[in-house]
Amino acid sequence: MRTNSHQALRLEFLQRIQSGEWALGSRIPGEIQLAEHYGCARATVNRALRSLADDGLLIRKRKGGTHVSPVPARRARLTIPIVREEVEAMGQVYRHAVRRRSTRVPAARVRATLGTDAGVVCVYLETLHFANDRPFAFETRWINPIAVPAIREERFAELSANEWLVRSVPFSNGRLRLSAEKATKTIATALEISAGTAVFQVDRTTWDKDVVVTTMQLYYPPGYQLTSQL
Amino acid sequence: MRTNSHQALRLEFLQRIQSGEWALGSRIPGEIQLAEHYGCARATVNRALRSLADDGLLIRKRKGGTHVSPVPARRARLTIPIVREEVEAMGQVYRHAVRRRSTRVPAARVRATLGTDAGVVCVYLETLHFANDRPFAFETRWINPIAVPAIREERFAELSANEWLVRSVPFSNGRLRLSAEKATKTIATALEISAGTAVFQVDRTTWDKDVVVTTMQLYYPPGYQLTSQL
DNA sequence: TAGTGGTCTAGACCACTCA
DNA sequence: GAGTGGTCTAGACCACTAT
Repeated sequence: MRTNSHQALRLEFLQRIQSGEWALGSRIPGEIQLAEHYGCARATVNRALRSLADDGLLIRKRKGGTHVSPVPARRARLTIPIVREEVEAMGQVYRHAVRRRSTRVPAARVRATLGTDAGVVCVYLETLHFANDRPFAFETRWINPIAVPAIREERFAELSANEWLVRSVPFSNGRLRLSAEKATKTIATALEISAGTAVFQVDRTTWDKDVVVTTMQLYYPPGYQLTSQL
Repeated sequence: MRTNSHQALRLEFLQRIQSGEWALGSRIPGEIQLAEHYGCARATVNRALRSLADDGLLIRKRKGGTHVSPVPARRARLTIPIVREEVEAMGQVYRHAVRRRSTRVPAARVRATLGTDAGVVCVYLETLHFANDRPFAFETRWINPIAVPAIREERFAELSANEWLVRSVPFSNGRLRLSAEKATKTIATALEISAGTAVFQVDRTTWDKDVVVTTMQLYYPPGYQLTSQL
């Protein structure tokens, strides 16, 4: 047999796993053997196997060899939603409005997230995103002025705060948290639903090195779902 | 300058993006130039750039060159939870109980998902997962007997249905959907919360080629959140 | 200590796509 | 048509770790 592309090899190996020919937890042949068997370079086999390991299907260890993951704890790729694109992808018209903008010292709970002191005045924003003029998602956001000095001049007319930050502020890492929450009065009013309804929350906090740049929450009304292929 | 590992190069390029030296949307030097600049092989540069493109930070086109993504629609890796591991990772004791098992023709809505006819009897399971003897997640599941003939003999004593399927049934692809739902009476009772509470739903459907193997819903009580690093 | 994966190199050809 | 990324090869050395 001759199969020389890393994609074809990946598929080949995937089928061996899925068919059970390579049983869960079992050790599979080494790269050199596979390369000989398929008549291709070791690097090609390596790339195919690495790809499967990235997806959690294989576990690779030096000297230990490559094993099929005993529990295929697969990893999914989740594309982090950018509201505007979500709306436009549905073929609807995107629009957003800043409903509230204030500069004040946040509550202790938020300060803990931002890592700011009790004396530091931060920027708070509430933005409502529309699809075809109907509320689509509600965004709340705190911005740390220490990390983003330019924030004071911005008025967020053109871009949503989300996009403005993403475009303007460097950040080194972030955390994404997904959960189900009860709609508070503020959220419910904005989304035109009743308080207490189940809303889908996307919580995103980003750091620039060790400083929190911003923490944002997106609330989606019932019916919204985040989808991913496996 | 000499930087010859793909990881070091990735970091180097990442910093150029994050610092704004490579502006959003702008075109960056070609692989050959970069390889010369850093004194390494083109393949190494290629690997670093491909890695960043995988994360949605770069957009690469033949002849068009490599551009920094204008909107860093980053992609997150989400590890699909396996309840037992989630519980054990928290240092708690895992246990589960099948609360209901029946074989019947599902409602039209479920039939649409499973792709079975009105005459086909399927297996339905309700499983409650515990952490330290407290309800942790509630699982409902339909299994297509056409795809999984062995299901008739199984009793799911040792493993949860989830794990049993994952270990026993080959599947080629799947779909994951995350959403916030109101707890139905059944869910509320199982999780010992009040009906109507916001629960986090993980809906997973898997196919073996074109046949739906199983469709499963996991419901988590308030407080649960799925986390991912960016 | 030896086996296995991790990685780098230098060179080559190909495929896509922009001008 | 030509430039750029996509990929493959053959060979080499290294790093981790199981035995």
